[in-house]
Amino acid sequence: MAPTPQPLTAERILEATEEVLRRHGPAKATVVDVARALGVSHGSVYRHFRTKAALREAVTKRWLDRTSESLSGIVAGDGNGDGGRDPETRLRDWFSALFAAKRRKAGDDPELFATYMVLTEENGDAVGEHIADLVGQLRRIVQAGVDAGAFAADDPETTARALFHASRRFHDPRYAPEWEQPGTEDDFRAVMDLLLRGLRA
Amino acid sequence: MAPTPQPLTAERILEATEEVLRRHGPAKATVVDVARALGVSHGSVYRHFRTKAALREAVTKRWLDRTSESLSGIVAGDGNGDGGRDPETRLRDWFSALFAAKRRKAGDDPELFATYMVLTEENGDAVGEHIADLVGQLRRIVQAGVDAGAFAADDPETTARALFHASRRFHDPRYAPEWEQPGTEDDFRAVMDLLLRGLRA
DNA sequence: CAGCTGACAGATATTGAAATCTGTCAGCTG
DNA sequence: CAGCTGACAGATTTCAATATCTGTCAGCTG
Repeated sequence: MAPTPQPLTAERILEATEEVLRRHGPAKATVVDVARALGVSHGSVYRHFRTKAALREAVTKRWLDRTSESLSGIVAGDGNGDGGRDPETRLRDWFSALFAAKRRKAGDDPELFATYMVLTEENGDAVGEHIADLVGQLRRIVQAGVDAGAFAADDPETTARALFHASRRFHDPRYAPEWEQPGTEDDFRAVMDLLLRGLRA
Repeated sequence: MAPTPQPLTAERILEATEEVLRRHGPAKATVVDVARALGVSHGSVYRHFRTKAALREAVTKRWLDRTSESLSGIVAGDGNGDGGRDPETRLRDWFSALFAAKRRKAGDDPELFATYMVLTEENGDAVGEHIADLVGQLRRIVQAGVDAGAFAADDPETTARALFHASRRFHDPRYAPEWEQPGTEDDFRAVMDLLLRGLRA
């Protein structure tokens, strides 16, 4: 709204880009739109991001990182020795939080969710990093469970990857249309039960 | 090639449609093309299929049914009392066969596979029936395992659904690009191990 | 003189007129 | 007369002209 007297930073450009994407959608959001929203010429945007693709990738990374961070709280006191909740509950909570967060985003603002689907499809690398991040969180939960004698897992990394893949139906955005169908909650619980049963020592 | 003197049947139209889809792809395959391939006017095609969408749906169903049939052999002597292989091997074989079949189709003829991906996306109902069919096959294997005392499952239907969902990464065509990446084989084995461990009595 | 502007060339997207396709049906044909 | 044809209206797609956008850079400005 105001003529933005602050210095032009990468951060401010990213915020404006998110806003433009929200307003116009991924197909019609242009670098000129972003510059106009900031009250600068589009040449200035190119001073901070080499290409439009790089700008969109940065927006994608930011968004995926926010998701990772919101989950890291559940991985919690890993290695701090306080024990906390039992490993099984922790793992179940982590997946429930992931599923709930994704489902809420898809349900609350379908258009914005669709926009981010397009962004993730064109930025496979950023998604790969995000998945590696999530699998890392899972690995730490599994490792803690093995250490506590609650889980049996020869190789926590492999097990973490297996858990991630086996639950994709409930967090991969491509299944979003199916998340609202009746029975989804039951399906989720059934998969979790089966996986946790396979994990028990 | 030849002027096809045989009577015009739904079956012959479906075969010609598959051929036209193979040649022109899903975007450019027209009803006029199908009629031309058969040496008839396009009005005759509409005598057997009410709309173009109905014709494409029938082609989709045929294709999905062929996949189901190729797996039904593995469900095999369910209930015939001969025992056969142990339930765990049977289940593993079934999933291996499903994964191998999908991966072969995607790898051997990527264009045709992409064509059928488009068809399945526009025919959600047919896909739903196909999934129900596959889950039914799984349920029978699980039930046989429970009867033999090898598997623990309160509700074989629920368990079958869970097994299906947990393995989607390895048969849902949307993941096809990832099937050729290194480590996929290991990921598949890890998921299967975890699921079978969770299933054991 | 660091940071920004705006004109520019080539690439990409939009638009509207023309071509093709879908679905119908009255009538032809064997 | 059962089954097929082909002309037709409205819907959809194609294509080429036009407009917009991306990315660069010489020069302006505070």
